[in-house]
Amino acid sequence: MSPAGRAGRSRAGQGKLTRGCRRVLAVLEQTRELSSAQDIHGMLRQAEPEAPGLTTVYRSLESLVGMGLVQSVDLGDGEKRYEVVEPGEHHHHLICQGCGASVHLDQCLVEDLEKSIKAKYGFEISSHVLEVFGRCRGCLKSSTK
Amino acid sequence: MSPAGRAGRSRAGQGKLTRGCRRVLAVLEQTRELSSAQDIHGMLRQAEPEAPGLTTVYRSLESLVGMGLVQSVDLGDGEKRYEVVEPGEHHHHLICQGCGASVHLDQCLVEDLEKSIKAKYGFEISSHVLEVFGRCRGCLKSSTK
DNA sequence: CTTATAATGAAAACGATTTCCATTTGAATC
DNA sequence: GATTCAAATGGAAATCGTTTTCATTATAAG
Repeated sequence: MSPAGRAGRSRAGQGKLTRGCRRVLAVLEQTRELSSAQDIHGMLRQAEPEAPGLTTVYRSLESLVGMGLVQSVDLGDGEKRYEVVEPGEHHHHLICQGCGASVHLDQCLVEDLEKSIKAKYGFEISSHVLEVFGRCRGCLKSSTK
Repeated sequence: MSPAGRAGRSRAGQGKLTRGCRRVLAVLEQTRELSSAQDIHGMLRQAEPEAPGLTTVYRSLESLVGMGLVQSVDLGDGEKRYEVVEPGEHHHHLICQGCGASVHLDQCLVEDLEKSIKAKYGFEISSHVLEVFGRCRGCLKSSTK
């Protein structure tokens, strides 16, 4: 029911993490890539058959997102991805349709506009989704070659 | 597999529309609101039991999006919405989490940046997704009151 | 009219995510 | 250490929007 999840200034990480949360966070910190819940579960189980179940992974991700330690990214293919972020921060991506690589945008286009949107539309922003698709430098080169 | 769908400059509408496409388009043009495939199907069937089936609605939407007559909008709740657009155009929304209303943004923040992103990251944009969530003027008032 | 092709429909299949519910874990207390 | 209760966990079943499958009709040529 919650529309989406991406925005700044949350109450960042504190409180103790459950076992599941710690395991999930560990995977995301190592990987440093956009990973789906099932990816994460797979990696955990591969390393150890007794690792947290899929349900726990989903629940852990939900908590971590709520705590602002992880952000979820919707690439529009029906499978959400997750990645660690600076507590309470967020960022957007340039996603290459050639190789799948994703580059972080170093600034948020939307935050800059919060005030002007409030002034113009009377609309108060609480979150937003922004992802950009295209071709990265490398893939542009190889297709020209 | 296709990441998402939102971007400008497509080859706009030509070619003849199938029966299904015409019916779907008619609904969207009357409604002028974000509607899901199932919404559209429901409205069609309500008006006429012999109306196109759900499968055809999905296929028609796919075609219409491809032709640039309709854009799909992902609100992150697992159900895509659709709306008519100026052929080949697109736009983004401010979506109120209070009343569900959506306001069109009158300009695309991302297009303006295509050149600078190309210059800075070497990344060539082909499409993007941008939706903003929050509270509209009306809902802000009533919650203060 | 005959024929090849695209469009359509209903039902089954899919697949990520949720929900159920019984079991285990952990911390607080006795 | 034993007891207790709530939170965490796991596996299987259920959800649900969307896709596939496949057999049936329009549609357009020839």
